Amino acid sequence: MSLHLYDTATRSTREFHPSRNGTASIYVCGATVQGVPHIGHVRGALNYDVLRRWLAAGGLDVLLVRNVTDIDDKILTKAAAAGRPWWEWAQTHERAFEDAYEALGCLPPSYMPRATGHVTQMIELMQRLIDRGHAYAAAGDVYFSVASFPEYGALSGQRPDEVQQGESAAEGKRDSRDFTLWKAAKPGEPSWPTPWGDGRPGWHLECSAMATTYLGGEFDIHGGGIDLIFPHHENEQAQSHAAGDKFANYWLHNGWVTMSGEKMSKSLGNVVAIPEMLNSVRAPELRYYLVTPHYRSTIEYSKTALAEAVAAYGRIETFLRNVAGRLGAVEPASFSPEFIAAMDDDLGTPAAIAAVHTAVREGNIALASGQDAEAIAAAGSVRAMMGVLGLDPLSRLWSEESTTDGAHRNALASLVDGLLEEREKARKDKNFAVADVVRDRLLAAGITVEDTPDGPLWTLKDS
RNA sequence: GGCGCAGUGGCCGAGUGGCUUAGGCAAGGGCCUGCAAAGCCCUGUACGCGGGUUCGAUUCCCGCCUGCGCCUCCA
Repeated sequence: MSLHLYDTATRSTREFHPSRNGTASIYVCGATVQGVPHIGHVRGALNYDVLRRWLAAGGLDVLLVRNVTDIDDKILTKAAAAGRPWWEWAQTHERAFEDAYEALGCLPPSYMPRATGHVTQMIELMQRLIDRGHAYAAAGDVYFSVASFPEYGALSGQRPDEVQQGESAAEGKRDSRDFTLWKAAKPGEPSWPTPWGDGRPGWHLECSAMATTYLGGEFDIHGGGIDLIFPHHENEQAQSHAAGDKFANYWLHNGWVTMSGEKMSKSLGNVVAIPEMLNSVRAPELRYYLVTPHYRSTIEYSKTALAEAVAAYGRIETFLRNVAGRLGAVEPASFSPEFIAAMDDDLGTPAAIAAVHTAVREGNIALASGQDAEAIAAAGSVRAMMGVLGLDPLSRLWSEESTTDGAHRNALASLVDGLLEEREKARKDKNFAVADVVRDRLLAAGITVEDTPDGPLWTLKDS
């Protein structure tokens, strides 16, 4: 079986064929950088990070573009309310998003274009649309003419005539269904010159312009949150198709993180921001929680569910540490057939993680029965599979060596090893009271000791 | 009004027309251990409600109830 993906445009699962051999091109709608990232924002980024890792594991050279919307109404109003320049407001929050993505182990995109840097390309695109009769300028605004494009509604399944009208009527707008490509300048707001007057980009236009600038008129996958299907992605596709571009071949949409049954949003006050979350859970544990359910299903955030994810991740981590501690370094090896089948089936991470747990159990059995080669093989497989999910506990990203200073660690190791030698002597002499005092002391210092057939194994709890 | 998603065992969360009915967490029992820890084994029999199709439905169809999302900015 090869990779199949659920495509929103056709409402079906389709086999993935890249448009260019050996390459996969992905455009993901990134954040409008107007506030602090919460776990919902990060879930989307994580889903596409897993997608790109799986494509790369399949031997494809992945080109991933994730944009930054750094100009829009909310950025302007929030910055004004805070008494800060809009560009500083945008940049500050762009950094907050990048920090959150990085903290959770998202590989950096190939490129992160900003809307404000692509006005030239937007003007070009608008000109093409006007030339083809699909757009018109009116009083400094530029509109897309929905009536000129019968395909409109194909992506989302919406019927244009039945859609409730959100955008207010404006001077010169020919049809209430038409949407804004470009907004005329208002006093005090930033603007850029165009043949139709000064103004600033509309949200939909910028993504079409940036996607095709970096990925070409045809590319493989366009992703984003489920809320973007309409109108954002419908409008993007309309603009680009009307302009003559093939645009995206597959449309992927990730589900929500809800809280108290409702979508997480600032106005509802049910937001869990990433920086605060990472005070109580380690990053890979949070990542496990967000990446393990299927990307299209809703995650109802709860502390108990998060705690279960922490325990499940811990089981895998403990297994790998036990193997590494007793049998030596383990390198990532091959995927199990179940894992491959699961991932190929529309990124079935739930079944994929079940395959990981199966390998963990088999590895634990091998470890307990002294079948070292089998244990190492299982551990290598677990590392490889967890790596695809961005969760390999022994990777540089998540291993404790990366977070604990080397010299300190060496000093600690020599002290602990000394104490454990004493303890082993006491145990041989059946002096268990002394042995237990040593173990209790270490535990009080955050060090857990386990006795194994290969001698004691200790771990420092690093959170 | 239009378009769409969901309701699974104590909890999270997959999935399927029947067969071995995922996986994890929690619980109980057992094994292992000096005691632990970690681990292994066993136990639990679920699919919102009402109809229909079928030899057989949690899975397909119809209706209903409940919750949620999009149609204005939104991951």
